Amino acid sequence: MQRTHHCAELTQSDTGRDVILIGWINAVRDHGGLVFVDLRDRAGLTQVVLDPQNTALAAIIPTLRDESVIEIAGKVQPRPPETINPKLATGHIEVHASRITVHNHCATLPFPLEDEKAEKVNEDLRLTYRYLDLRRPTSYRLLEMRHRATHSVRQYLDEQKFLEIETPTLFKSTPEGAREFLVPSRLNPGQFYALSQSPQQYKQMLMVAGVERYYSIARCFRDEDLRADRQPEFTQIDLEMSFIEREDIYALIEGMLKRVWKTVLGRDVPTPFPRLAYRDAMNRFGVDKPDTRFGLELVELSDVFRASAFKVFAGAVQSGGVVKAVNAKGLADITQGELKGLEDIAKTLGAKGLAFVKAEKGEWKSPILKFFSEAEKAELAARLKIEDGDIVFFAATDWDRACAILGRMRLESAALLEARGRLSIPRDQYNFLWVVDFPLMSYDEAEARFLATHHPFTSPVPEDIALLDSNPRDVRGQHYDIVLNGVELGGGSIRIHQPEVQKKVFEDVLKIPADIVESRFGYMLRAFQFGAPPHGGIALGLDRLCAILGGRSSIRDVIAFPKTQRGQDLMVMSPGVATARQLKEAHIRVSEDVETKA
RNA sequence: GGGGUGGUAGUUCAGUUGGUUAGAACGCCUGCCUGUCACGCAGGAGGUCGCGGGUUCGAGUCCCGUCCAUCCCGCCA
Repeated sequence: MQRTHHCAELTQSDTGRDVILIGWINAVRDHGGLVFVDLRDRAGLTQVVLDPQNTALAAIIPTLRDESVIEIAGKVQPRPPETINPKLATGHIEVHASRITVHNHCATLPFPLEDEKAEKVNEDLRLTYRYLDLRRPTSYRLLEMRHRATHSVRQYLDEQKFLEIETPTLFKSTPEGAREFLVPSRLNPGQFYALSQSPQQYKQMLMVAGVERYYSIARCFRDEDLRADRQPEFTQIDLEMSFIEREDIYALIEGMLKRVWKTVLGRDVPTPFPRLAYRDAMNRFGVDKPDTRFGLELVELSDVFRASAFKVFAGAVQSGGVVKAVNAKGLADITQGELKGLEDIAKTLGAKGLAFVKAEKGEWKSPILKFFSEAEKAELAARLKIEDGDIVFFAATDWDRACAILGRMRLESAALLEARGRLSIPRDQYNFLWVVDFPLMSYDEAEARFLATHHPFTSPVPEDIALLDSNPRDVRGQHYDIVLNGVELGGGSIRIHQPEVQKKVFEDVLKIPADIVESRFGYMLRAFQFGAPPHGGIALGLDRLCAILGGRSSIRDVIAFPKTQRGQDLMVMSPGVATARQLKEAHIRVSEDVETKA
């Protein structure tokens, strides 16, 4: 069984050639005295012509069904001019078959494989038959695109003298991190590995080991609740370098993304990428991963309302909060239902309500308008550039919450404006952005202590180290996030490499008890005493990267075998119940209130 | 853990104020058809209305519970 060509390869220059093609039946068109079969393989389609008069074919033709696997032998012929199909790459030729072999009949399909129809089918059904969903050429293109992206990353990092090194997947629990998957140790009864949520600590040890430049296309595991852009296992482009500063990472990653975009999409990405301080990102866009393809920026109004007669606004400012607003330009015709929807979202983010002012037919309308002085109105009009047809949303609360609420209102408003055709967010525009100067720590009210904003290995900005004791809140970390069109592609930092600084962060700032520090991170503090080089790195979410490259809103579309929101693989039906023997060997007892289904 | 949306034929959906035998398109099966390429034409089969309970003379439709999927909040160092 040897094919001579792929289905997409044949052209008029192959006229007269005897060929053998193998593939799936994309469609059968039976005209009685003449039968057409569109044969498909991973490369493309070719039309095959079958003559029912041919005794070698007559018995097989009635058995041909969509998606059966067949092999045909035949001769390439140019199509009669009036039957050329310009929509098909191979539309100038067809293969007149002299022999057909059916290698495998296809059962009736559980769902249609044509793109327009398949994309609307319930995803759980498609995941149950994932091999069929992946058989669609569009799915194949996405897998291929991911391969191209990964391959170009490997080439680029190899050119930059990085070593690809594998680190353990079976790691141990780390405090302060994401919830982990535990793996029982049969050889160590009662003890557990944790699946690695990131190669972070191992890669830092590689720097201590003198590798200088490490990377890995690393599978990572986090047992948190899932989203369209989160899977329990996902892939990161993870790298670490010694003897560098932040600028070195920026340049390296800009070069890498430039390469990927050129290789995969044929697009030139301008570098360097813009940089935005965390505080500015929050103030202007309300998020630390702003989509800068459109405006609708947030506006600061605290000074305007500090002494306002409107107690809600004045009170927020006087108690240390802020008043901010966003002008959803041209959205004054928002419906009651849409407005209610926005208010509900605002409430989930901690707003008590959603104050607004809209400008229609030359006058302002708002339930709170009566509280504003003329001076305040004039200042509003000027700062928010309010014109007829606009609606302005307000938030008056603490800074983080106000940013979060209005950041979300900005995105929701943009979606509503896009639906009305008044705003166009170009899908093929790629606004890369570095977000920098994150606070090293943030105070956790629930736990009444500071937690690392990113992770406890992030080095403080040198001039802020003195503030570690006096004012941890104001210490900036040498952390950077790479953001693309409102998606956090990845993040990294310059790490702490001095043992005394790392110990101080663990014990004095994060208040992790000394014995816990010793048991969890003792090896690390020890390693840093043996000539640890200054180092830093970054990790990029490969799944998110590929989703954006492929124009997909869910990373499930670029993962061959993704899991559902409950973490199940519907095709193989995992996870499953363990046998009594397996549990015994693993020294595990399942509590009796858990109902297990075999 | 919480909120939103959805679940009716193999698939995508419609199903009015609760009312006769639950429909359409595509797919599937049978037959016809020599230039189609989403071929066409004729006929046919196919339903636990997610599941359980309740209200009612009567439930796909109303109520309660539950399961599943998905989007979001919490969470994601």
